[in-house]
Amino acid sequence: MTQHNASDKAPASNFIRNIVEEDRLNGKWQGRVETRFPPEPNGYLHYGHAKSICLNFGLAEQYGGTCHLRFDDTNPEKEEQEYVDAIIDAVRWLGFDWGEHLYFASDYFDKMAACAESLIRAGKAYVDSLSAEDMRAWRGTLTEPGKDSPYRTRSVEENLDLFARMRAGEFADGTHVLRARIDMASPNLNLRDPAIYRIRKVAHHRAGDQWCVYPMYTFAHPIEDAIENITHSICTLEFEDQRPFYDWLLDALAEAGHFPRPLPQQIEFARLNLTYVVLSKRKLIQLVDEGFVAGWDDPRLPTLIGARRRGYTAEGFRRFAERIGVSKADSWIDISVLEECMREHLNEAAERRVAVLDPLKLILTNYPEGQSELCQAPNHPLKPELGKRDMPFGRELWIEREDFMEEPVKGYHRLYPGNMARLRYGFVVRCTGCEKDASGRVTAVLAEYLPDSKSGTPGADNYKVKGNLHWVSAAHGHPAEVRLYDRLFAHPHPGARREGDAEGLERSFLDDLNPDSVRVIQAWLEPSLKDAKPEERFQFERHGYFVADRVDSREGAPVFNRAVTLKDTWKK
RNA sequence: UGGGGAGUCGCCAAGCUGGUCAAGGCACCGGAUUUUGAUUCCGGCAUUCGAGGGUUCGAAUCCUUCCUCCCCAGCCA
Repeated sequence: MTQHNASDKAPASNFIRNIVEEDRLNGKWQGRVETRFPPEPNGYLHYGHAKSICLNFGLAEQYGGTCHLRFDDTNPEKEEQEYVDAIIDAVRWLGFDWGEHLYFASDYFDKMAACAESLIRAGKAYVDSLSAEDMRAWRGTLTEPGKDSPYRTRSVEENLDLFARMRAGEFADGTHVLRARIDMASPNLNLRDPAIYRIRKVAHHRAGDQWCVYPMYTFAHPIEDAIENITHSICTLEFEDQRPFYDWLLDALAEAGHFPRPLPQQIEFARLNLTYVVLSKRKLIQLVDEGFVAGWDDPRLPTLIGARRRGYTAEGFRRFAERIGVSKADSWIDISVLEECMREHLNEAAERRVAVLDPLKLILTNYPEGQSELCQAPNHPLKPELGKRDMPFGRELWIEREDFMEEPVKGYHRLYPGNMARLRYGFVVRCTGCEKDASGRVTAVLAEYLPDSKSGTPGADNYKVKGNLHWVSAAHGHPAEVRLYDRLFAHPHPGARREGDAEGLERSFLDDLNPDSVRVIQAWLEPSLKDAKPEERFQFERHGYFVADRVDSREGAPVFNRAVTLKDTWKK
C-alpha cells in the first residue's frame, strides 16, 4: 500500500458494503455476491452512471463475485442498438469486465410472460380495460385512496384469455393493460394495482416483431434480477417506494415455484449530483440536438464518451467514485473533486512535454544566429526510468506572453527588464528589454543568455533564480491546434433560481452556459509532440494535462484537447 | 395535509446493538523541499453531531416534539 495511490487504500466502509458483509457473515446466498449494472439503451452514459458502474462492479470485484452488464430494454419505442454499442464501449473503457454475463431483458420476455400468467392464475393479476386517463382518475391521489376498477373482478379464465389475445395482437395499443392486483387503497401509490404489461405494436430492436405486449420496468426488473441470481440489486433512491412491489412480486413468483429463495434484495443509494453540469437525459439531448455542443462526444459534455475524448481517465473516475462514497443523503459534489481526481492520476501517468500556448518571441541577442544545440528534458520527474528526450535550443524561442512583464507586479519573478530567469532544461537568461509595435504591444522580448548556466552542466547551479519558464525553439517548433476546454456552465446549479430573483422568473439551464467553455488556439509544440498518437496524454508543463484528440488528430498532425489545468496558486 | 427517504466540519462521509466517538478524504491555512508559482512532505483544521425536551453516572448514538430538504399520482425507466 502506498500513500500516493488512493485506489490502493483499503476501501472505506459504507452502508452497502456493510450490508454485503453482514450477508456474507450470515451465509445468505452462501456468501455469494452478484450485482448488475442495468442501463436502458436509450441514451449515452454519463458521469452519474460512472458512480453506479464503479459501485456495482467494484462490489463484485471486492467480494469475489460477478457483475452483469444487463440491458433493460423493455420499452421498444425508445431503445436502439446504437446505444447498446456505445454503452458496452463506455463500460469497457472504464475498465470493467462482465465476462460472459452480458444480458438483455428482452431475452427473458418468454419467462416474463409465463410469470404474468402464473400471477393471473393465482388471482394476483388481471386485465384492465380502463383507458389510461380513467386509470389515472381511479388511482386516487396522495391523500385519497383509489377505487377498484370495474374489471378487477374478472375471472381467471377471462384474464387468461384476454392476456393471450393481447399477446396475439388482437387489440389496439392502449385498449387493455395487465395489472397486478394488490390494494387500491394503499398509501403507497406504487401498490395501487400497478400496470405490468402494456400493448405496444412496435418492433423491438432485438426481439423484432415477435411481441405485441411489453413488460413494464417495475415488473420486469425484479424478474431479471431473479433469473440472473442477483444477490444485491442496487439502484437509486427514487425506486425506494418501489421496493415493496419488488418484494411482493418476487415473493408471489417464488410461491408459484418460479424462483428459489433467498430472493434478490433491492438496495437504494443517492444518485450523483455534480455542480457546473447537467446530468438529466432531457437536458443532455437538448444540448446536443440544439447544437450547443458538437455531439455526444463533445469533451465539454458530462458523458463518458465526452470525458474520454477530453482526456479524462477511467482510473480518475474510479478514484472519484471511491472518494465521494455512497450514502442515502442527497448531496452535491463539486466538480472540482472530479477534476482533482483526474489531476492526481494524470500527474502519475502522463509524460511531460512542452507547449507554448500564447506565444511571444524571445530573442537571445548574444546567441549566435543560425546556431542551435540540444537540451535534455526528463519525460517524467517521478519516473526517471522513462528516460529523457532532446529539445532543440536556439537564438529565437517562443515563450508565453504572460511570462514577461515590462513593469512587473509585486512578487512576479519571471522575465522583466534586468531580471534573470531560467529557461527550463536550458539556460539562465537576463532580460534586457523588449520590442513593441506602433500600438505599444510587445512583439518580442530581448535577453542575453549565460553560456555557463546550461542545465545538466557543472555551472548550472551557480545562478539562483526563482523564475523558471518553458519555451519552444522558433526554428524547430511544431504548430498545432489546441482546444482549451473549460466548464460548460458558468453557474454551479445551471438554471437554478438565484437569490433576489423576481417571484415568477423562470430560468433555463441554457442561460447559464459558459460562453468561454472552449477556446481553440494555435500553439507551438516541442518537436517530439508531432508524433503523438490519438489518445496519448501528456502534461504540458506549467499548463495542465492534454490529450491528442482521438477524432481529429492525423498522422504527424495531432490536435490536442485540454483535460484539466494544473493548480495555480500564483494569484495575480 | 398520505406514504417513503435524508439531515455529522466549506464539500463528501465513517460512526448510530450508548462509555478515548467526534474516523478518513477533499478543500482551506501555515511551514519544508522543488529547474513545473505543479508534485511531494510535515503541521493545523467540529467541546460538537438540524432544533428543543427527556431517559441515563454517561447520548451523535435510546425516547419525544418540532424544523428543513428530496422522492412518489407514466399503459417511462
